[in-house]
Amino acid sequence: MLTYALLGFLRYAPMTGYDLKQLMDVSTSNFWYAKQSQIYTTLKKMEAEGWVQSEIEPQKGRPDRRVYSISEAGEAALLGWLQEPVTDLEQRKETALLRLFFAAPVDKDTLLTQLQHQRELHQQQLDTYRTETKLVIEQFAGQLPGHQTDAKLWDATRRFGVMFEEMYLDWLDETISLIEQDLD
Amino acid sequence: MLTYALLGFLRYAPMTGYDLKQLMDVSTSNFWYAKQSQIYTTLKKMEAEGWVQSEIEPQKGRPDRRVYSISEAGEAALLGWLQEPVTDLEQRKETALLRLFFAAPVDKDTLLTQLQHQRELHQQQLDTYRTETKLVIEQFAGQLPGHQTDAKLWDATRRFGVMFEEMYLDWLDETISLIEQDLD
DNA sequence: TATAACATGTAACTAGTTACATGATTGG
DNA sequence: CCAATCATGTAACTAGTTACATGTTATA
Repeated sequence: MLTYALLGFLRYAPMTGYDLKQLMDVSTSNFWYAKQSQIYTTLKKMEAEGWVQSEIEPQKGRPDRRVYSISEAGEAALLGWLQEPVTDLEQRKETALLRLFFAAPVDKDTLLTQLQHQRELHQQQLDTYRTETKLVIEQFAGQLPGHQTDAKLWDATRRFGVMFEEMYLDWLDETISLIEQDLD
Repeated sequence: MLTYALLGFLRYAPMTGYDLKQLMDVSTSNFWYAKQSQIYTTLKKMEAEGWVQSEIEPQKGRPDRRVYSISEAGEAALLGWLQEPVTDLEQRKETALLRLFFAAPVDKDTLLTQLQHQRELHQQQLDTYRTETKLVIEQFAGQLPGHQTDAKLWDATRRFGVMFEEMYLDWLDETISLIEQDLD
């Protein structure tokens, strides 16, 4: 799946594994991320498949840059994936919920402290979406004119982040009250 | 991490890998799930660690049941994990958002059909949380008296499901309008 | 009479993480 | 002078998935 994320970015412009990591970190990391090492190994596999080509740009004092670009086969693969019909919902894992599910033996105060701390983290994340992420998208849209459609879709994913964090805060407030009042 | 989920369930009662799979499927599957094969291999590792013990219950005409029970070390490990402080947010992957992020080259109608279908799936999931999941929790609470606290926490995780799906539907509606109106 | 439920497990594989190794340049 | 940034990669490992193998009993 990382494959498609990388193809998506390479469709904008040729770049290195290092660049791809930087870009993912500031754009998709809230719904798709990868470690640097996985990016390198995945690019290698993609080249073997014929979905990308790489060219080496010599540098002095630094490792040579290996610049990847998308091939026609790669572009076709990406387009095919983007058009696949949706069949079922994503199965997700949410450690915080798993912990809460089994939290009966934990004492009330410890549990409330945990939830309160989660609240802070989610509040921070919400602020990030509203300010930094917003700015990043505006900057990209400015730098890449002719990508107005992209910019709108990028912002839709940001909006998901905002709405998700707002919902999470509401749920935490509800859950904190529940535990304060009803749990002994 | 599956380890802790299994310990959590075994704290209620000794049971087999098969039972654990059934239970997960009707209770935690929306925020934690596993394949049958992973459950078996994980239980084996847990026994080697000394966190559970197993006993074989002979059966005729069927494979013998291997019934696992939690050990004191296992209980301590679970309690320790439940009390760990929260340090950072979960990194999550949401394929639907990744696809939307790169969806600019997809034609408007295909995209709208995809989003509309997602809407149906999320609406179904919301209904499930409101009816079936609610019932399942009430039944468990009835069968295991003395687990009132657990039942309240289980319901809190169900509430998360409800609120998440409501948020998702709102976001889809917003995104569908955006694409209908603004995208060419 | 077919299929779902009961019940176990292993083998092979893919995806993802952690750790290691290297080394110059730039900014505070 | 120290940390961060630039820039590449491999090796070892853990987690998770898919596929295989077996066979009875209850239900529709």
